[in-house]
Amino acid sequence: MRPRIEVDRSSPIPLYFQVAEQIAEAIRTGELAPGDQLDSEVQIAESLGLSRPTVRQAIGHLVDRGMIVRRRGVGTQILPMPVRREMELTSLHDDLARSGRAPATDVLLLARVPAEPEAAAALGLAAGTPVTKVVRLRRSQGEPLAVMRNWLPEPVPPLTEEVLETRGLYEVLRKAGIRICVARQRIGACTADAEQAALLEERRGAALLTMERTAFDDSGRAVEFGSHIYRASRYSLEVTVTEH
Amino acid sequence: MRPRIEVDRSSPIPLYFQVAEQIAEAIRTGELAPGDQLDSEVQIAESLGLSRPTVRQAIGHLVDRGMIVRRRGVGTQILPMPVRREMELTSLHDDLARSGRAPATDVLLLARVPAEPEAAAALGLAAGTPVTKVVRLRRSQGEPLAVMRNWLPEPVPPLTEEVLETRGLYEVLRKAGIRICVARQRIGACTADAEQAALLEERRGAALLTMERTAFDDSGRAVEFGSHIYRASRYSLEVTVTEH
DNA sequence: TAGTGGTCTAGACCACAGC
DNA sequence: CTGTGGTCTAGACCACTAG
Repeated sequence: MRPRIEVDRSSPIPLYFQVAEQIAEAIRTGELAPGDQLDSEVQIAESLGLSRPTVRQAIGHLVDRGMIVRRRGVGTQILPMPVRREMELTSLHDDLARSGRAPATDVLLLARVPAEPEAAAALGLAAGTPVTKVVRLRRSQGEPLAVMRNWLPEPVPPLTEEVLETRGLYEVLRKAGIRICVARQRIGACTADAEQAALLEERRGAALLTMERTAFDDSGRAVEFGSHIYRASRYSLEVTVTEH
Repeated sequence: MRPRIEVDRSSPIPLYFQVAEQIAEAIRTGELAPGDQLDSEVQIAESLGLSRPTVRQAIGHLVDRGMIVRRRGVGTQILPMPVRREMELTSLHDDLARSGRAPATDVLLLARVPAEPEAAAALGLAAGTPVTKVVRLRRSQGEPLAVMRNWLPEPVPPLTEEVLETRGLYEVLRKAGIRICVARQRIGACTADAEQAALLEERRGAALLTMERTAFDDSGRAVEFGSHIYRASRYSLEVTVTEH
Protein backbone atom coordinates (compact mmCIF):
# COMPACT_ATOMS: atom_id res chain seq x y z
CA MET A 1 0.00 0.00 0.00
CA ARG A 2 1.31 3.35 -0.95
CA PRO A 3 -0.28 6.78 -0.67
CA ARG A 4 -0.09 9.09 -3.65
CA ILE A 5 3.12 11.02 -3.32
CA GLU A 6 4.57 13.64 -5.59
CA VAL A 7 8.08 14.96 -5.23
CA ASP A 8 9.24 18.28 -6.60
CA ARG A 9 12.91 18.11 -7.43
CA SER A 10 13.08 21.85 -8.04
CA SER A 11 11.83 22.63 -4.55
CA PRO A 12 14.34 23.69 -1.89
CA ILE A 13 12.60 21.30 0.50
CA PRO A 14 14.65 18.11 0.81
CA LEU A 15 13.21 15.13 -1.02
CA TYR A 16 13.20 12.91 2.06
CA PHE A 17 11.23 15.57 3.90
CA GLN A 18 8.67 15.89 1.13
CA VAL A 19 8.16 12.14 1.21
CA ALA A 20 7.95 11.97 5.02
CA GLU A 21 5.43 14.80 5.19
CA GLN A 22 3.19 13.28 2.55
CA ILE A 23 3.18 9.89 4.21
CA ALA A 24 2.47 11.54 7.57
CA GLU A 25 -0.37 13.50 5.98
CA ALA A 26 -1.81 10.30 4.53
CA ILE A 27 -1.78 8.80 8.00
CA ARG A 28 -3.49 11.84 9.49
CA THR A 29 -6.21 11.88 6.86
CA GLY A 30 -6.79 8.14 7.18
CA GLU A 31 -5.66 7.32 3.66
CA LEU A 32 -3.23 5.05 5.47
CA ALA A 33 -5.04 3.30 8.31
CA PRO A 34 -3.51 1.68 11.38
CA GLY A 35 -2.28 -1.79 10.53
CA ASP A 36 -1.79 -1.01 6.85
CA GLN A 37 1.42 -2.27 5.34
CA LEU A 38 3.47 0.30 3.47
CA ASP A 39 5.10 -0.67 0.18
CA SER A 40 8.68 -1.78 0.57
CA GLU A 41 11.39 0.81 0.56
CA VAL A 42 12.62 -0.42 -2.81
CA GLN A 43 9.17 -0.22 -4.36
CA ILE A 44 8.60 3.31 -3.09
CA ALA A 45 12.03 4.38 -4.28
CA GLU A 46 11.43 3.03 -7.77
CA SER A 47 7.99 4.51 -8.08
CA LEU A 48 9.23 7.96 -7.09
CA GLY A 49 12.49 7.82 -8.97
CA LEU A 50 14.46 8.20 -5.74
CA SER A 51 17.25 6.17 -4.26
CA ARG A 52 16.50 3.76 -1.48
CA PRO A 53 18.55 5.62 1.17
CA THR A 54 16.47 8.74 0.54
CA VAL A 55 13.21 6.88 0.99
CA ARG A 56 14.66 5.15 4.02
CA GLN A 57 15.57 8.49 5.55
CA ALA A 58 11.99 9.69 5.07
CA ILE A 59 10.52 6.60 6.71
CA GLY A 60 13.09 6.85 9.50
CA HIS A 61 11.67 10.22 10.49
CA LEU A 62 8.20 8.75 10.87
CA VAL A 63 9.58 5.87 12.92
CA ASP A 64 11.26 8.40 15.23
CA ARG A 65 7.89 10.07 15.69
CA GLY A 66 6.29 6.78 16.65
CA MET A 67 3.88 6.83 13.70
CA ILE A 68 5.04 3.62 12.04
CA VAL A 69 7.17 0.58 12.81
CA ARG A 70 9.60 -1.34 10.63
CA ARG A 71 10.29 -5.04 10.95
CA ARG A 72 13.10 -6.74 9.14
CA GLY A 73 11.88 -9.45 6.88
CA VAL A 74 8.30 -8.33 7.29
CA GLY A 75 7.68 -4.77 6.26
CA THR A 76 6.61 -1.35 7.43
CA GLN A 77 3.31 -0.87 9.19
CA ILE A 78 1.16 2.04 10.32
CA LEU A 79 0.70 2.22 14.09
CA PRO A 80 -2.68 2.72 15.77
CA MET A 81 -3.59 6.03 17.38
CA PRO A 82 -1.28 8.24 15.43
CA VAL A 83 -2.29 11.21 17.52
CA ARG A 84 -0.19 14.27 17.11
CA ARG A 85 2.65 14.13 19.57
CA GLU A 86 2.80 16.87 22.10
CA MET A 87 5.85 17.91 24.05
CA GLU A 88 7.54 18.96 20.89
CA LEU A 89 9.83 21.91 20.97
CA THR A 90 6.92 24.29 20.79
CA SER A 91 5.44 26.66 23.26
CA LEU A 92 2.20 26.21 25.10
CA HIS A 93 0.93 29.20 23.14
CA ASP A 94 1.55 27.46 19.82
CA ASP A 95 0.00 24.23 21.05
CA LEU A 96 -3.16 26.00 22.10
CA ALA A 97 -3.35 28.12 18.97
CA ARG A 98 -2.95 25.08 16.72
CA SER A 99 -5.77 23.26 18.42
CA GLY A 100 -7.98 26.33 18.24
CA ARG A 101 -8.17 27.02 21.94
CA ALA A 102 -7.71 30.79 21.89
CA PRO A 103 -4.66 31.44 24.05
CA ALA A 104 -4.40 34.70 25.90
CA THR A 105 -1.58 35.99 28.03
CA ASP A 106 -1.31 38.39 30.97
CA VAL A 107 2.18 39.70 31.48
CA LEU A 108 2.66 39.89 35.24
CA LEU A 109 6.31 40.91 35.12
CA LEU A 110 8.83 41.95 32.49
CA ALA A 111 12.02 43.24 34.03
CA ARG A 112 15.77 43.07 34.07
CA VAL A 113 16.80 41.51 37.37
CA PRO A 114 19.77 39.79 38.97
CA ALA A 115 19.42 36.08 38.27
CA GLU A 116 18.18 33.99 41.17
CA PRO A 117 20.56 31.15 42.02
CA GLU A 118 18.35 28.47 40.54
CA ALA A 119 17.90 30.28 37.24
CA ALA A 120 21.56 31.27 37.09
CA ALA A 121 22.65 27.68 37.60
CA ALA A 122 20.35 26.44 34.87
CA LEU A 123 21.67 29.05 32.45
CA GLY A 124 25.29 28.47 33.40
CA LEU A 125 25.69 31.99 34.78
CA ALA A 126 26.95 33.34 38.08
CA ALA A 127 24.15 34.12 40.53
CA GLY A 128 23.21 37.75 40.29
CA THR A 129 24.12 38.15 36.62
CA PRO A 130 21.58 40.50 35.01
CA VAL A 131 18.92 38.59 33.09
CA THR A 132 15.49 39.39 31.74
CA LYS A 133 12.73 37.81 33.74
CA VAL A 134 9.23 37.29 32.42
CA VAL A 135 6.24 36.07 34.38
CA ARG A 136 3.08 35.35 32.46
CA LEU A 137 -0.35 33.98 33.20
CA ARG A 138 -1.57 31.92 30.29
CA ARG A 139 -5.31 31.58 29.75
CA SER A 140 -7.24 29.43 27.38
CA GLN A 141 -10.83 30.28 26.60
CA GLY A 142 -10.87 32.63 29.54
CA GLU A 143 -9.73 30.03 32.07
CA PRO A 144 -6.34 30.40 33.72
CA LEU A 145 -4.14 27.51 32.68
CA ALA A 146 -0.57 28.14 33.73
CA VAL A 147 1.84 30.50 35.38
CA MET A 148 5.03 30.66 33.39
CA ARG A 149 8.25 32.16 34.68
CA ASN A 150 11.12 32.57 32.24
CA TRP A 151 14.67 33.85 32.52
CA LEU A 152 16.57 34.99 29.43
CA PRO A 153 20.32 35.63 29.44
CA GLU A 154 21.74 38.62 27.61
CA PRO A 155 21.88 39.58 24.85
CA VAL A 156 18.13 39.46 24.95
CA PRO A 157 15.84 40.19 22.00
CA PRO A 158 13.60 43.23 22.26
CA LEU A 159 10.61 42.20 24.34
CA THR A 160 7.55 44.25 25.10
CA GLU A 161 4.45 43.41 27.08
CA GLU A 162 2.44 43.96 23.96
CA VAL A 163 4.38 41.38 21.96
CA LEU A 164 4.27 38.85 24.77
CA GLU A 165 0.51 39.23 25.08
CA THR A 166 -0.07 38.15 21.52
CA ARG A 167 2.80 35.80 20.75
CA GLY A 168 4.39 32.77 22.35
CA LEU A 169 7.84 33.29 23.78
CA TYR A 170 9.36 30.72 21.47
CA GLU A 171 7.90 32.43 18.45
CA VAL A 172 9.39 35.74 19.57
CA LEU A 173 12.78 34.16 20.12
CA ARG A 174 12.66 32.42 16.76
CA LYS A 175 11.91 35.66 14.97
CA ALA A 176 14.81 37.28 16.80
CA GLY A 177 17.09 34.72 15.18
CA ILE A 178 17.43 32.48 18.23
CA ARG A 179 17.16 28.93 17.03
CA ILE A 180 16.38 26.57 19.86
CA CYS A 181 17.38 23.06 18.95
CA VAL A 182 17.38 21.09 22.19
CA ALA A 183 15.70 21.45 25.56
CA ARG A 184 15.94 19.49 28.78
CA GLN A 185 12.83 19.29 30.91
CA ARG A 186 12.04 18.08 34.38
CA ILE A 187 8.44 17.33 35.15
CA GLY A 188 6.99 17.03 38.61
CA ALA A 189 3.98 17.89 40.68
CA CYS A 190 3.17 20.06 43.67
CA THR A 191 0.18 21.52 45.46
CA ALA A 192 -0.94 25.11 45.10
CA ASP A 193 0.04 27.65 47.72
CA ALA A 194 -2.19 30.65 48.38
CA GLU A 195 -0.64 32.87 45.74
CA GLN A 196 -0.63 30.21 43.04
CA ALA A 197 -4.19 29.26 43.87
CA ALA A 198 -5.36 32.85 43.53
CA LEU A 199 -3.70 33.31 40.16
CA LEU A 200 -4.98 30.05 38.76
CA GLU A 201 -8.45 30.25 40.34
CA GLU A 202 -7.93 26.97 42.12
CA ARG A 203 -8.27 25.99 45.75
CA ARG A 204 -5.24 25.94 47.97
CA GLY A 205 -3.78 22.45 47.87
CA ALA A 206 -4.96 21.79 44.33
CA ALA A 207 -2.68 19.59 42.24
CA LEU A 208 -0.31 21.38 39.91
CA LEU A 209 1.97 20.01 37.24
CA THR A 210 5.42 21.59 37.29
CA MET A 211 7.89 21.82 34.48
CA GLU A 212 11.37 23.25 34.45
CA ARG A 213 13.02 23.64 31.10
CA THR A 214 16.43 24.75 29.92
CA ALA A 215 16.69 25.40 26.19
CA PHE A 216 19.86 25.57 24.12
CA ASP A 217 20.57 27.03 20.70
CA ASP A 218 22.71 25.32 18.11
CA SER A 219 25.89 26.79 19.53
CA GLY A 220 25.27 25.04 22.82
CA ARG A 221 24.45 28.24 24.67
CA ALA A 222 21.60 28.13 27.18
CA VAL A 223 19.13 30.70 25.86
CA GLU A 224 16.17 30.25 28.16
CA PHE A 225 15.23 28.81 31.50
CA GLY A 226 11.60 28.35 32.39
CA SER A 227 9.81 27.26 35.54
CA HIS A 228 6.15 26.71 34.90
CA ILE A 229 3.12 25.46 36.80
CA TYR A 230 0.01 24.09 35.13
CA ARG A 231 -3.40 23.38 36.55
CA ALA A 232 -3.49 19.59 36.60
CA SER A 233 -7.27 19.74 36.32
CA ARG A 234 -6.99 21.39 32.91
CA TYR A 235 -3.73 20.23 31.44
CA SER A 236 -1.56 17.19 30.96
CA LEU A 237 1.44 16.38 28.84
CA GLU A 238 1.70 13.76 26.14
CA VAL A 239 4.90 12.05 25.14
CA THR A 240 5.69 9.41 22.59
CA VAL A 241 8.75 7.34 23.38
CA THR A 242 10.42 5.08 20.86
CA GLU A 243 13.04 2.41 21.19
CA HIS A 244 16.09 2.56 18.90
CA MET B 1 39.04 16.86 18.74
CA ARG B 2 38.40 13.18 18.57
CA PRO B 3 38.17 10.60 21.35
CA ARG B 4 40.01 7.36 20.92
CA ILE B 5 37.69 5.01 19.13
CA GLU B 6 38.24 1.46 18.05
CA VAL B 7 35.90 -0.41 15.78
CA ASP B 8 35.71 -4.17 15.57
CA ARG B 9 34.59 -5.20 12.12
CA SER B 10 34.17 -8.81 13.19
CA SER B 11 31.67 -7.85 15.89
CA PRO B 12 27.97 -8.36 15.26
CA ILE B 13 27.39 -4.89 16.70
CA PRO B 14 26.84 -2.40 13.86
CA LEU B 15 29.79 -0.14 13.18
CA TYR B 16 27.75 3.05 13.54
CA PHE B 17 26.56 1.86 16.93
CA GLN B 18 30.08 1.10 18.11
CA VAL B 19 31.14 4.60 17.12
CA ALA B 20 28.11 6.27 18.71
CA GLU B 21 28.57 4.41 21.97
CA GLN B 22 32.24 5.25 22.23
CA ILE B 23 31.65 8.94 21.57
CA ALA B 24 28.82 8.93 24.12
CA GLU B 25 31.09 7.23 26.62
CA ALA B 26 33.78 9.86 26.02
CA ILE B 27 31.21 12.55 26.78
CA ARG B 28 30.10 10.78 29.94
CA THR B 29 33.65 10.37 31.20
CA GLY B 30 34.54 13.96 30.37
CA GLU B 31 37.12 13.07 27.73
CA LEU B 32 34.91 15.22 25.54
CA ALA B 33 33.85 18.31 27.47
CA PRO B 34 30.90 20.62 26.78
CA GLY B 35 31.82 23.07 24.06
CA ASP B 36 34.46 20.85 22.51
CA GLN B 37 34.41 20.63 18.76
CA LEU B 38 34.35 17.14 17.30
CA ASP B 39 36.50 16.34 14.30
CA SER B 40 34.64 16.63 11.03
CA GLU B 41 32.70 13.66 9.76
CA VAL B 42 35.18 13.17 6.94
CA GLN B 43 38.16 13.20 9.30
CA ILE B 44 36.56 10.68 11.65
CA ALA B 45 35.58 8.47 8.74
CA GLU B 46 39.12 8.47 7.35
CA SER B 47 40.76 7.84 10.67
CA LEU B 48 38.50 4.86 11.37
CA GLY B 49 38.48 3.48 7.86
CA LEU B 50 34.72 3.92 7.63
CA SER B 51 32.56 5.66 5.06
CA ARG B 52 31.18 9.07 5.86
CA PRO B 53 27.51 7.96 5.92
CA THR B 54 28.35 5.41 8.59
CA VAL B 55 30.03 8.00 10.77
CA ARG B 56 27.19 10.37 10.07
CA GLN B 57 24.67 7.78 11.21
CA ALA B 58 26.58 7.39 14.46
CA ILE B 59 26.65 11.11 15.14
CA GLY B 60 23.00 11.38 14.20
CA HIS B 61 22.08 9.08 17.06
CA LEU B 62 23.84 11.35 19.52
CA VAL B 63 22.10 14.38 18.06
CA ASP B 64 18.77 12.64 18.55
CA ARG B 65 19.68 12.09 22.18
CA GLY B 66 20.43 15.77 22.63
CA MET B 67 24.08 15.16 23.50
CA ILE B 68 25.62 17.13 20.64
CA VAL B 69 24.62 19.64 17.97
CA ARG B 70 25.67 19.92 14.35
CA ARG B 71 25.93 23.20 12.48
CA ARG B 72 26.44 23.35 8.77
CA GLY B 73 29.57 25.21 7.83
CA VAL B 74 30.76 25.17 11.42
CA GLY B 75 31.10 21.75 12.92
CA THR B 76 29.86 19.41 15.58
CA GLN B 77 29.91 20.42 19.21
CA ILE B 78 29.37 18.77 22.58
CA LEU B 79 26.41 20.17 24.52
CA PRO B 80 26.58 21.17 28.18
CA MET B 81 24.98 19.05 30.88
CA PRO B 82 25.04 15.76 29.07
CA VAL B 83 22.94 14.16 31.76
CA ARG B 84 21.55 10.80 30.86
CA ARG B 85 18.08 11.22 29.53
CA GLU B 86 15.36 9.59 31.47
CA MET B 87 11.96 8.69 30.15
CA GLU B 88 13.49 6.19 27.84
CA LEU B 89 11.61 3.05 27.10
CA THR B 90 12.71 1.46 30.31
CA SER B 91 10.90 0.60 33.44
CA LEU B 92 11.16 2.42 36.71
CA HIS B 93 12.75 -0.73 38.10
CA ASP B 94 15.57 -0.59 35.56
CA ASP B 95 16.08 3.13 36.14
CA LEU B 96 16.44 2.63 39.85
CA ALA B 97 18.65 -0.40 39.52
CA ARG B 98 20.98 1.39 37.12
CA SER B 99 21.45 4.28 39.48
CA GLY B 100 22.05 1.95 42.37
CA ARG B 101 18.93 2.80 44.31
CA ALA B 102 17.90 -0.70 45.32
CA PRO B 103 14.38 -1.14 43.95
CA ALA B 104 11.99 -3.44 45.75
CA THR B 105 8.48 -4.40 44.78
CA ASP B 106 5.39 -5.52 46.68
CA VAL B 107 2.86 -7.27 44.49
CA LEU B 108 -0.54 -6.11 45.73
CA LEU B 109 -2.54 -7.90 43.04
CA LEU B 110 -1.89 -10.40 40.28
CA ALA B 111 -5.10 -11.68 38.76
CA ARG B 112 -7.03 -12.34 35.60
CA VAL B 113 -9.94 -9.91 35.52
CA PRO B 114 -12.42 -8.42 33.05
CA ALA B 115 -10.84 -5.27 31.65
CA GLU B 116 -12.11 -2.01 33.07
CA PRO B 117 -13.45 0.32 30.37
CA GLU B 118 -10.48 2.66 30.57
CA ALA B 119 -7.91 -0.13 30.26
CA ALA B 120 -9.89 -1.90 27.56
CA ALA B 121 -10.07 1.29 25.51
CA ALA B 122 -6.35 1.88 25.81
CA LEU B 123 -5.61 -1.67 24.71
CA GLY B 124 -8.11 -1.61 21.89
CA LEU B 125 -10.26 -4.34 23.45
CA ALA B 126 -13.95 -4.60 24.27
CA ALA B 127 -14.71 -3.73 27.90
CA GLY B 128 -14.82 -6.88 29.98
CA THR B 129 -12.34 -8.82 27.86
CA PRO B 130 -10.22 -10.96 30.19
CA VAL B 131 -6.85 -9.41 30.90
CA THR B 132 -4.14 -9.85 33.48
CA LYS B 133 -4.02 -7.05 36.01
CA VAL B 134 -1.01 -6.32 38.15
CA VAL B 135 -0.83 -3.81 40.97
CA ARG B 136 2.56 -3.19 42.52
CA LEU B 137 4.03 -0.92 45.15
CA ARG B 138 7.52 0.08 44.17
CA ARG B 139 9.97 1.02 46.91
CA SER B 140 13.41 2.49 46.72
CA GLN B 141 15.73 2.23 49.67
CA GLY B 142 12.80 1.25 51.82
CA GLU B 143 10.68 4.31 50.94
CA PRO B 144 7.47 3.84 48.94
CA LEU B 145 7.84 5.55 45.60
CA ALA B 146 5.00 4.59 43.31
CA VAL B 147 1.86 2.55 42.91
CA MET B 148 1.83 0.94 39.51
CA ARG B 149 -1.24 -0.62 37.94
CA ASN B 150 -0.80 -2.58 34.72
CA TRP B 151 -3.12 -4.42 32.38
CA LEU B 152 -1.80 -7.02 29.95
CA PRO B 153 -3.88 -8.42 27.10
CA GLU B 154 -3.75 -12.10 26.29
CA PRO B 155 -1.75 -14.06 25.41
CA VAL B 156 0.13 -13.08 28.51
CA PRO B 157 3.56 -14.34 29.49
CA PRO B 158 3.82 -16.48 32.61
CA LEU B 159 3.87 -14.10 35.56
CA THR B 160 4.36 -14.98 39.19
CA GLU B 161 4.50 -12.78 42.24
CA GLU B 162 8.00 -14.02 42.84
CA VAL B 163 9.24 -12.89 39.43
CA LEU B 164 7.53 -9.51 39.72
CA GLU B 165 9.12 -8.90 43.09
CA THR B 166 12.62 -9.16 41.68
CA ARG B 167 12.28 -8.00 38.09
CA GLY B 168 10.82 -5.01 36.29
CA LEU B 169 7.74 -5.70 34.20
CA TYR B 170 9.46 -4.59 31.01
CA GLU B 171 12.32 -6.98 31.64
CA VAL B 172 9.90 -9.83 32.13
CA LEU B 173 8.04 -8.97 28.95
CA ARG B 174 11.28 -8.67 27.00
CA LYS B 175 12.41 -12.10 28.14
CA ALA B 176 9.06 -13.50 27.10
CA GLY B 177 9.79 -12.31 23.57
CA ILE B 178 7.58 -9.21 23.70
CA ARG B 179 9.54 -6.42 22.10
CA ILE B 180 8.10 -3.06 23.01
CA CYS B 181 9.15 -0.47 20.49
CA VAL B 182 6.91 2.53 21.05
CA ALA B 183 4.87 3.87 23.94
CA ARG B 184 2.51 6.79 24.32
CA GLN B 185 2.38 8.46 27.68
CA ARG B 186 0.20 11.05 29.34
CA ILE B 187 1.59 12.81 32.35
CA GLY B 188 -0.47 14.71 34.86
CA ALA B 189 -0.83 15.42 38.54
CA CYS B 190 -3.36 14.76 41.26
CA THR B 191 -3.63 14.79 45.03
CA ALA B 192 -3.54 11.69 47.15
CA ASP B 193 -6.77 10.18 48.41
CA ALA B 194 -6.85 8.24 51.66
CA GLU B 195 -5.97 4.90 50.12
CA GLN B 196 -3.15 6.25 48.01
CA ALA B 197 -1.79 8.23 50.92
CA ALA B 198 -1.71 5.13 53.12
CA LEU B 199 0.12 3.07 50.54
CA LEU B 200 2.67 5.75 49.79
CA GLU B 201 3.10 6.94 53.38
CA GLU B 202 2.08 10.45 52.43
CA ARG B 203 -0.53 12.77 53.84
CA ARG B 204 -3.94 12.98 52.22
CA GLY B 205 -3.79 15.76 49.66
CA ALA B 206 -0.11 15.26 48.92
CA ALA B 207 0.94 15.96 45.35
CA LEU B 208 1.25 12.93 43.08
CA LEU B 209 2.58 12.64 39.58
CA THR B 210 0.41 10.49 37.34
CA MET B 211 1.41 8.65 34.21
CA GLU B 212 -0.67 6.58 31.88
CA ARG B 213 1.16 4.60 29.27
CA THR B 214 0.15 2.38 26.38
CA ALA B 215 2.96 0.34 24.88
CA PHE B 216 3.03 -1.31 21.47
CA ASP B 217 5.18 -4.07 20.06
CA ASP B 218 6.63 -4.02 16.59
CA SER B 219 3.51 -5.52 15.09
CA GLY B 220 1.50 -2.53 16.27
CA ARG B 221 -0.36 -4.53 18.91
CA ALA B 222 -1.00 -2.84 22.25
CA VAL B 223 0.79 -5.10 24.73
CA GLU B 224 0.52 -3.16 27.96
CA PHE B 225 -1.46 -0.40 29.60
CA GLY B 226 -0.21 1.16 32.78
CA SER B 227 -1.66 3.74 35.14
CA HIS B 228 0.88 4.81 37.71
CA ILE B 229 1.15 7.34 40.52
CA TYR B 230 4.44 8.61 41.87
CA ARG B 231 5.18 10.56 45.03
CA ALA B 232 6.02 14.00 43.69
CA SER B 233 8.17 14.61 46.74
CA ARG B 234 10.49 11.76 45.71
CA TYR B 235 10.28 11.52 41.99
CA SER B 236 10.22 13.58 38.84
CA LEU B 237 10.61 12.83 35.17
CA GLU B 238 13.29 14.08 32.85
CA VAL B 239 12.87 14.55 29.13
CA THR B 240 15.16 15.78 26.43
CA VAL B 241 13.42 17.26 23.44
CA THR B 242 15.17 17.92 20.16
CA GLU B 243 14.16 19.87 17.11
CA HIS B 244 14.48 18.17 13.72
C1' DT C 1 13.30 -19.47 -1.50
C1' DA C 2 11.92 -14.80 -2.13
C1' DG C 3 11.33 -10.52 -0.16
C1' DT C 4 11.97 -7.44 3.61
C1' DG C 5 14.47 -4.06 6.34
C1' DG C 6 19.50 -3.26 8.46
C1' DT C 7 23.91 -1.96 7.35
C1' DC C 8 27.67 -0.19 4.58
C1' DT C 9 30.44 1.80 0.72
C1' DA C 10 32.55 5.47 -2.28
C1' DG C 11 31.61 8.68 -4.26
C1' DA C 12 28.87 13.42 -5.62
C1' DC C 13 26.95 18.20 -5.34
C1' DC C 14 25.08 21.72 -2.49
C1' DA C 15 24.29 25.58 1.16
C1' DC C 16 26.31 27.77 4.59
C1' DA C 17 29.82 29.86 7.87
C1' DG C 18 34.11 31.82 8.68
C1' DC C 19 38.32 33.76 7.13
C1' DC D 1 38.17 30.79 -0.65
C1' DT D 2 38.09 26.53 2.26
C1' DG D 3 35.89 23.45 5.19
C1' DT D 4 31.73 22.11 7.32
C1' DG D 5 27.48 19.55 7.59
C1' DG D 6 23.02 18.44 4.52
C1' DT D 7 21.48 15.83 0.91
C1' DC D 8 21.49 12.31 -2.62
C1' DT D 9 22.91 8.39 -5.63
C1' DA D 10 23.51 3.42 -7.13
C1' DG D 11 24.86 0.01 -5.92
C1' DA D 12 26.24 -4.11 -2.30
C1' DC D 13 25.84 -7.81 1.28
C1' DC D 14 23.56 -9.37 5.29
C1' DA D 15 19.94 -11.17 8.84
C1' DC D 16 15.60 -12.10 9.30
C1' DT D 17 10.64 -13.57 8.23
C1' DA D 18 7.26 -15.81 5.83
C1' DG D 19 5.40 -19.10 2.82
